[in-house]
Amino acid sequence: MGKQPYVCGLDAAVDVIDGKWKVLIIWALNHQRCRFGELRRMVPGVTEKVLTQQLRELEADGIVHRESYDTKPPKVEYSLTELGDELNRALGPLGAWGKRRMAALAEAGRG
Amino acid sequence: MGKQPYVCGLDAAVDVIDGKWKVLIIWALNHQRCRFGELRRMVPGVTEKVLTQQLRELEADGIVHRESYDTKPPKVEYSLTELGDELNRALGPLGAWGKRRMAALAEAGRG
DNA sequence: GTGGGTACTTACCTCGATGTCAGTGGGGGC
DNA sequence: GCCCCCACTGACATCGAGGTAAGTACCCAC
Repeated sequence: MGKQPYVCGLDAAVDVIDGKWKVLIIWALNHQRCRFGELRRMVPGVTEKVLTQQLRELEADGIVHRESYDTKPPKVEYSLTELGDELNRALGPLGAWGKRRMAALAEAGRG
Repeated sequence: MGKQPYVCGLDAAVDVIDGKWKVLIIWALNHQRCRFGELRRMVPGVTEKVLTQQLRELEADGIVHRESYDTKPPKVEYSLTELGDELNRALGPLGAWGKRRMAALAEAGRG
């Protein structure tokens, strides 16, 4: 866990979200449980190292659940925890706001 | 404005929020319009340089409004725009989630 | 036996956001 | 005269998140 103590709830929430790819990871896991490789393909641009790193942090914060099957070709599945699901729902309005902003920017771009 | 193109709305929203002090600035401006010095005192830890910087970025993104009065001791007032207010409302659920997390962490801390 | 896929780890490097500190040009208080 | 307050600006330093590239160990397909 990050800095602490937090000034307010927003501060505490942003701390969990903080990381270049975390919201995209959470977003990807919203729809389905994913294997490591799938996740990497769903979050274009992440490197394996950083993906692992951020997944570990999200796991430590109780947002994602990691389940590894001890099979011959290794298999690991990631999914959102209950807490992660709540976080995802809390991010909904923010995503909607951002969507409107994207639309506005596109509009302005076309002129 | 940041990177672009955005993968999703959440991505676009986080881009605006991105900056060590921005959510705290928005949070502070939620309740009242503020002068520069007031803002600095309300966001403990920011330096003048960075506060100025982040205010400029928020202004460029249409989140805050800057109004300077050409008086003998300079006076500048910052406030949220309509868009900024919408963003602030969109951040509400996230703040609430973070508040619950803070409570949970405090609980765990006490044992 | 060469190459690809699984899920990582490790050492090293880069670069930009942030911090530090000093300067600006007045005004007012003591 | 000296210092603080206002709202900044600019040069310089730091530091850590993230990127790069290679290695691991094992299996399967061709």
